[in-house]
Amino acid sequence: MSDVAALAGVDTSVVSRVINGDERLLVRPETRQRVLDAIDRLGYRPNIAARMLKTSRTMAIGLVIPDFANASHAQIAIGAEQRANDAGYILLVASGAAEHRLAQLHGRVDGLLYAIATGDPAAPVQLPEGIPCLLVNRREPHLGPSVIGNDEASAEVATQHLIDLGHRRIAHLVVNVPLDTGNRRTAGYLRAMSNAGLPVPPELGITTDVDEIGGYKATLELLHREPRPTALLIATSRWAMGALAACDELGVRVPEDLSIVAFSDTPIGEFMHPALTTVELPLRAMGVTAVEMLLRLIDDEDVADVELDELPRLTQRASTAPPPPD
Amino acid sequence: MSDVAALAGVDTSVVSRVINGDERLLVRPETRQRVLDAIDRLGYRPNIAARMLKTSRTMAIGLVIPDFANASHAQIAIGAEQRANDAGYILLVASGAAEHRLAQLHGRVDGLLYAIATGDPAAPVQLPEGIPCLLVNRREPHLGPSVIGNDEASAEVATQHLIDLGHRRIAHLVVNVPLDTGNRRTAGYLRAMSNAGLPVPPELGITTDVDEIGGYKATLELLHREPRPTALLIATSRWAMGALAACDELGVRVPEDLSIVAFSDTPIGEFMHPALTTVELPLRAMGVTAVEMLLRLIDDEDVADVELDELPRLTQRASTAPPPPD
DNA sequence: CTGTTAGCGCTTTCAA
DNA sequence: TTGAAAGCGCTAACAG
Repeated sequence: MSDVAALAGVDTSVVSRVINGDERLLVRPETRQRVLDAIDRLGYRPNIAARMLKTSRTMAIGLVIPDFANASHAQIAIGAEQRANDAGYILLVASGAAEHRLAQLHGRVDGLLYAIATGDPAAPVQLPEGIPCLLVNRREPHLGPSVIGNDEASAEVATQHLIDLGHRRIAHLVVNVPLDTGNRRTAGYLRAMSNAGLPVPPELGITTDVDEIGGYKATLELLHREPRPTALLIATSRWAMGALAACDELGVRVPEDLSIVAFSDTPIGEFMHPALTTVELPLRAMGVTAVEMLLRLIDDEDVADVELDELPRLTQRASTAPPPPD
Repeated sequence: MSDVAALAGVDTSVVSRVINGDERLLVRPETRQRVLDAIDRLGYRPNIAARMLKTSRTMAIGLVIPDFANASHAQIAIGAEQRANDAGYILLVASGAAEHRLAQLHGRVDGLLYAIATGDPAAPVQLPEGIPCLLVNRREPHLGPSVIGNDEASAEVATQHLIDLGHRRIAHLVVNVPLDTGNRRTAGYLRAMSNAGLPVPPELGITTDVDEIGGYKATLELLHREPRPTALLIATSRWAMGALAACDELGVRVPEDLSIVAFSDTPIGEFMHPALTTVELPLRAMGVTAVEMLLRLIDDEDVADVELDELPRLTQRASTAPPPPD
């Protein structure tokens, strides 16, 4: 920087002003140009660390996710990235052991988004202090502000769709770790069931791993229960793939023998066989909103918890139909 | 930090030594403990920016990818994250306009991995200077060192499998932007074809978008060509989903009427209907190796371009069979 | 084994 | 409109 200043025949403070977009244009255009030329000639790039140290601002936002291969988090990240970019921030995504990453990001970012498993009381999350944090796609009162989708309403709409088709034994696949998202969906499912006066025997819920095999195994097991459910409410595209594979293996036809509704975290459901009836999840919007809230937090404003209020959109495709006769 | 020093009754430099794991234990255990206690009491956390400024090291590695929703990049990121973590670095993943992100990461990381589209001469990538950069899953001589998988051999193995089954009209789906990865696969495909003395009429290659719809459209078009190919070589899981949907729509049976081999970027192929014959891509290993190479680059060592030499592994499932009689 | 010192590269009052 | 000067919080010689 002093090289630039020397070459332009000015002081470093002037260079700084030029770079930081003169507040109130207090640099003569001619000087300004000279500095710009010098920067260009020297290929000068400001030292971010020094700037961070001086301003105590990083102009970066962190996002901690459990797994890069998770489609939901990818969608959230896409939304967050766009909004952050618009605000002049760079979104830095880190994955791995939540607490460790959160700590490592401290000092490198102005605010932290985290979309991680939080429900496990055996592994409580300790947030770094002195930096705004926002929980995404989860709500845990003790963890501060959060943004979530309308999971409960979505699950209710999906369940209602199956009920409207005449289903009575509707099973619900839930992930096998305590997760707020799953709880809210379960609530919506239960509400629809009880509104319709339908019983929910315990064998209609099942927990399993988050990948295709999880969906496969859970479906296999559900299909062996008596009485067999006639419809499945499924949380992810990967589960749905596993569920369809299980049906295929057992010769269970979808939708003739079994209807399936899935929450849509990727566009893939449309291309499954049969094409999946889905409820869209406002994942990108969640990323956008999360960044907006975090930006406000960074500016020391208060934020209230947000639940996205887009109405759940059900797209009926080929995987749902009236149940088979008993 | 000076608070900690004061509370522990030592100088800040001692605090620094304690924090940075005394080289050669030159702090008395007792003093050390006092400092540790003070740190704990005060909840002190070192200022990363100051440390970066002083040491000109960030202990972070950047990874720039075009899209968080791309499964291949996710796998690469997973491998890279693990290796970076083992080395005491944090992996920071950014997505978006490559050049912009690369520039924004400059100064925040000690080295840069980038796995982006590079083949478009209309938008040449300008790398930031003064920081080690490594191209991942692409090879462009003018862009410096790179790590790639054995795409050519993989494509050859996949094609050979189809040839061995008796196929002669094997079509190849290629992405519609110039991409080195695709070129290398095409080379393997062509080699297998020509080794077998098979012609490759131009109508057996087709380019399209990277998502499911791309695979769907391309397959639809290929299936309308005369003579119709009897086998497809497909680059991604998403394309394969689209291809299967297209076959389904046209009443083309897989594998009786059409065989499909796909490169596997996710485990999903196993759960498709029919289960997909796939060739595994060493994506995680690529991430691991990329970090190892970058670490060497950061230490000012030389690195040579790497092509992963794991032998391509073909997993035969239900989507390939001998071609239908002519 | 511990303290002193200088300075990393920048921004930002304040004075000229 | 520009320059001078201080200092952000830390690390790393070097001296004690």
